[in-house]
Amino acid sequence: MKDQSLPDALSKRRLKMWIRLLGVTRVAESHLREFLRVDHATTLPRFDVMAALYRRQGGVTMSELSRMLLVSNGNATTVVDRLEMDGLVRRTGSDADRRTVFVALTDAGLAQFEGLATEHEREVNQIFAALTEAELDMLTDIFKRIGAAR
Amino acid sequence: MKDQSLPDALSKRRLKMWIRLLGVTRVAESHLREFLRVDHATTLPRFDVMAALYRRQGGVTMSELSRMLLVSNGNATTVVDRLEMDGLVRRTGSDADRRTVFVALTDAGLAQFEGLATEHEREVNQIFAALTEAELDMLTDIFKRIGAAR
DNA sequence: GGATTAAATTTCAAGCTTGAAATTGTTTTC
DNA sequence: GAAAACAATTTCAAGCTTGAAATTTAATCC
Repeated sequence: MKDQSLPDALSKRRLKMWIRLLGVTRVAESHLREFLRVDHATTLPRFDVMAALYRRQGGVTMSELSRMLLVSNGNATTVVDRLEMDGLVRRTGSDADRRTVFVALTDAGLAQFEGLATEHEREVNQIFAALTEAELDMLTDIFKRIGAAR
Repeated sequence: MKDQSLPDALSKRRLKMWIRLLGVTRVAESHLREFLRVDHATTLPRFDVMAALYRRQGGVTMSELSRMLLVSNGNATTVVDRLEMDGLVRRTGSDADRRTVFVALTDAGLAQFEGLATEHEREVNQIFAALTEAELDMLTDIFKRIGAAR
């Protein structure tokens, strides 16, 4: 009797893993969204943009920004538009290439983000408090590896 | 000399893990979105709704649906609206409670979903092909555990 | 150096998503 | 059994997101 169930079962197990992964991500995102909205009157996309600009304080181009955040160009444009209107972010044209636009945090943006970042980190820690240190590093390694395998 | 770096480092490691997790999820989602759009002229939210209705073919209420998908009620309403207009999904009022609405796949919806599901599973398998079986089950267990810890 | 190709960004339409308010219906409480 | 509390769904405004088309600028290729 041949065991035809194994290859199929593996495929189903991948699917199950993906559904769980998606679930964990959505619950965590929803928690963070709520935290940002209630405690800081802001949103996750805005936070993501500001975090990217904080990590690269010399400024990034719009293309770099959308690549960092894994969102479309059009999306980056509109979120930056709103942040710019609120004075948290500044656009500067490039001298070398007049198509290019650099984006950076303003002083106000930097100040706001620094307040946010600490608390955001605390929230993330709460969400994933149930993970052991060993699990944590194992997960990071696995995600790093399969993220790179594009 | 006290080692103050450890607790802090743990917090940063949780943050790193979360950022990686988010990255993997976004890449996978983007891959699936592209697959659904190009090969099947549909979207991820539509697929998610149909998948939920496929799993519960007796029909689910709108509230159950939004709980299953971890989306807001309003969101479920509009996605179901569009699927209903396309004849893939049917709404039926409850006799027992006239506030309640049951949603279910139509025959056309069922047929379309069955075609989709196999290929969707194949895509998911491709995306996560780099995971060993051991990793797969470990991840599923961890996600199950921390997902439950709400 | 003029035409084509490519690149960076924005604009646009359509759909997604949220949270709050409104609507409709049920249950509880006095 | 009326009033109040609660529940299921939809509606709504605002913001998010995508992918495609348009715009502007730069690089390449005769």
